Amino acid sequence: MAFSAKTEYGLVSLLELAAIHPQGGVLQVAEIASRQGIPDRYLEQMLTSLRRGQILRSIRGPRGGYQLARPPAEIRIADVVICLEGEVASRGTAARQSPEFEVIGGLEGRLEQARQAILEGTSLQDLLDERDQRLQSQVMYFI
Amino acid sequence: MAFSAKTEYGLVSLLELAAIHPQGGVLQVAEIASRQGIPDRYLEQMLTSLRRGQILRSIRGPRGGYQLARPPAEIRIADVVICLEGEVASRGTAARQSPEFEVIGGLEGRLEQARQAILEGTSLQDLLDERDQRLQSQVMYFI
DNA sequence: CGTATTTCCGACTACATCGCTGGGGATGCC
DNA sequence: GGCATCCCCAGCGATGTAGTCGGAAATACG
Repeated sequence: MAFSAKTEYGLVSLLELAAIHPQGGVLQVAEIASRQGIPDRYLEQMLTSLRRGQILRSIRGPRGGYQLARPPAEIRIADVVICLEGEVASRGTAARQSPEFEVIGGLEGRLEQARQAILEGTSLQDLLDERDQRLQSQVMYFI
Repeated sequence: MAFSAKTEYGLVSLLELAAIHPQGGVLQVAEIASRQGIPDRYLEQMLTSLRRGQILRSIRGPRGGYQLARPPAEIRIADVVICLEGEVASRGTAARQSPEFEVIGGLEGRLEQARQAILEGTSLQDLLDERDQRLQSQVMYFI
């Protein structure tokens, strides 16, 4: 798959939080985990990463949980992915020094750029809209 | 990096072979490996994959080696990558059944599609041209 | 104040994959 | 026959991924 489990789990959690954001909504790890069928002790780590990356805020203690640090429209998926995909450290691994390797490196650059363009052009709000639309047509189908 | 070492090694080998294709050129594993600084016993496996994928032909015995199975313009990079990236089997790993996971799956689909579009729109000839251009400007720089 | 609830932090394990090495066989030119 | 070359597959160490766990810190609530 294109995303690691870490990234997928983080993104669905953000979607859950975005859905209730207008109410300043807060959700707990265990809540999200059980709703989505994710191991909660694992999800914990993703949410911690997102907090460190300023994408979430956390509230400790009873009735605590997580909430978005800013409105969904201002959260770019690119930032979320960077935050979750561990460190991008040494992404540009010293390619071999031959014209052939350089050409391949160029192609890789173009691929990466295309991916980045999509991720930067998509906000959490966009995904939320997509979800709502999907939910809507599910209801239609039901009738 | 966007490509695994396998894929990179395979692609540079194809570039080497493409460069001498007009002469119906044949190169041996050891030859390519030493030119590009790749472990030869490893490269062997990639070239074997490419042969199985009908992208290369092999000639056994002394003075043997590998050659392109068809002209570089007719070799799509997408096919090469599929051939080298192991089996694409179970690429659509059973995503969780929740609207949120489905939305993420949709995004992943768009990413994959963008990547595929580039890879399908690029032929070995395209990369060869790029290499030659790079070589050309290197000479200019030299003067 | 004490306790329960929740996040926080870091270590640990099991498993798969990746990059690479090696042994020995098949093929075919000389 | 002998040597060069491809062919097949087995194994190995390092790394990363997905997940588990123990316990410490914060804090609401009675």
